Amino acid sequence: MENLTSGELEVMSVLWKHGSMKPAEIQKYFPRPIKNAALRSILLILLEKGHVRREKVGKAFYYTSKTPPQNEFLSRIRRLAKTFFQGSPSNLVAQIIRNEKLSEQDISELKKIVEEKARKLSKGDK
Amino acid sequence: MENLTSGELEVMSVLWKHGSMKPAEIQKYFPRPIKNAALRSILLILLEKGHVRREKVGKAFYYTSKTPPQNEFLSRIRRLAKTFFQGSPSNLVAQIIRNEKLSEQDISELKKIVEEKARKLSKGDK
DNA sequence: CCCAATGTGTGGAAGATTCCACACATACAT
DNA sequence: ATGTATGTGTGGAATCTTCCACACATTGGG
Repeated sequence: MENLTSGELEVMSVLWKHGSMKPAEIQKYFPRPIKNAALRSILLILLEKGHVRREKVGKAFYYTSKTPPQNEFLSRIRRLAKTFFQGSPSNLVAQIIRNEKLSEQDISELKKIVEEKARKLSKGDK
Repeated sequence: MENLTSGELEVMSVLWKHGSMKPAEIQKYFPRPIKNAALRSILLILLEKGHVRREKVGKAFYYTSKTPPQNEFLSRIRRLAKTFFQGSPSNLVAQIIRNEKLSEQDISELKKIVEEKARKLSKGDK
């Protein structure tokens, strides 16, 4: 189960967002124009790689993601952390906070998240 | 000035970390074994794309990054935010904090960063 | 001056990824 | 039952990315 290419990621993110669908439906939600046959090629690769399963309903196959987005997301974040911050996720986060535009609400939510993380750490770790 | 392929990013990150170098030197710091000629091919592409400049010193070209790592880093983060969090960088950050292991020191630094961001926002924005 | 070491330029091979035309299959409304 | 809509399977083509062999150029020490 290697890494997703960019086309594969596009497909997966449609499935993550909209659930099981057949190719023609995925095509509609696809982030850019793509031919049905091209899309199906990618689906077959995802099937081989084990990232999706499919099930026949009527005459069409419905494809479903087998893995949650978190895994892929975190693995990409870790790679970025390694490339840009010697592997430190907290430096990565700090850089984002400093440079991205955040609303007051964003900020107060982040405070809460950090507090909560601190609590978990001081208790049983985990 | 499109996006960096993974090989191109490997080269850029060596230049970001170690500054101007000639191919043979970059090769030494490269994250994996690579033939000199293969490396130089990538350097030429980076040159065309405008990500590096080069300057002859003696008989060798010294290559220098023209763009700071921040740009590339943030653009990748924004792409991930779009793919995984409907574009919200703060949700992206929250997810990382919840899932990655952080030390107490990491956490108190993050608190500081968030506080500072809050101050900047309440003042003149920016 | 000459040679060994170090670099460069070039052209194309190899591999990975994405794309798609076309032939055939199947559901189902008429 | 038959025609039309909709799907699938297949085999390559096209493109992108990475790799590298080889011929030639330049430097500097002996």
